[in-house]
Amino acid sequence: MAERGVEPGARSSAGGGAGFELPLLLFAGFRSIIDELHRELAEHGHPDVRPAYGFALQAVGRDGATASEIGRRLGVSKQAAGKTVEKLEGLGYVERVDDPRDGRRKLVRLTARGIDVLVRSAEGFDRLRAEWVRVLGADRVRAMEADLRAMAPASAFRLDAAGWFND
Amino acid sequence: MAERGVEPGARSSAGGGAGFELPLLLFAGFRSIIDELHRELAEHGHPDVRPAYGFALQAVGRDGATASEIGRRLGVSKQAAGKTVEKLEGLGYVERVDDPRDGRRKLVRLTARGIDVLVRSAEGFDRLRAEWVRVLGADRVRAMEADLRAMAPASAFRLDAAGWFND
DNA sequence: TAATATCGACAACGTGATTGACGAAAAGGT
DNA sequence: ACCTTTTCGTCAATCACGTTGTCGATATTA
Repeated sequence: MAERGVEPGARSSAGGGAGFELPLLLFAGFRSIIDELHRELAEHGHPDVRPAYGFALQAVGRDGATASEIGRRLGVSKQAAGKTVEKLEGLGYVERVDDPRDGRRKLVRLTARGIDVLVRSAEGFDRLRAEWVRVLGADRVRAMEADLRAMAPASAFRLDAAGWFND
Repeated sequence: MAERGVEPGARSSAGGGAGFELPLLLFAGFRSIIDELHRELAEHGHPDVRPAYGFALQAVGRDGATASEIGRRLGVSKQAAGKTVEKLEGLGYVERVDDPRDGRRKLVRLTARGIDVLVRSAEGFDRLRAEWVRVLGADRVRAMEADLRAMAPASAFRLDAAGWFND
């Protein structure tokens, strides 16, 4: 068999679609949600948040974390995490404070602005999912989530999306 | 993007899951397919093909294309496309020939090896989709594809995935 | 013929990741 | 206590991959 460009047509029989469409559709769905969320964020005082930053802020978490820990959670080197934290700090989303109990550590903490963007993101994601429910119905959305959970191994269900494409 | 950890609970009312899970699940599904495909390709003589290269090879197509055209299809500059073509040429997946009818153009064409990787990719995608059908049932997979087609705007259904994340 | 547009290449640069090395500080074993 | 190992954050060099701008050569069009 083949696909798009190599053997156009010839497939998509009863099964539904050619195999190559499934990943494209999954990515398009992911991308449409992320794009729309960031469009909303940009309209509400957060024009500089990029997808990768959102993941990083997520990795900081409520209790704060060190750059090394953030790197581990994101699956990148501590150096790369440190640079990202610098940018986030420059944008006012996190602050770094010395850890009084460990002279080596500098704890990265979310600022009020950082919390705000995370709260707005959570609300935005919920709103976007509600839109999917409105169009498709709650059953179909639930079914999709359940099916994806069944097919996606835990190793793929992670926060280290950025930079993965060019591994 | 993101929230998770800032307002745990409080959500996920009747709908099913928290909103932030949907994009993560979509990405995880996409990623699991791409990862598995490239694992298979690596086992069958194509260890150097990376996701971005697959997209580029797809953009070359059966009839070949110029670097500029590939760039347009991929949504990147012609210079970037030219560099990618160089790598693909180094790996033996494409060849460049002068266009006798247009002294400016150099037509990029798939080599036998390039065709092979596309054919194997097509077969791999079909096999992977068949696996989803085996586990979930054909109806659910078809429903998922139809639902994603309904929710993903055409603008998101494109070949320019690489580098999008850090826009 | 002359003006405009396109192709492919080159150079310079930006960004975001990597590895390797380093000093400072903590933790652990003897 | 002391020495060793680990961890943290940072600096430096490098790589991968994209960008813009420029350029000569070639087509296309007015």
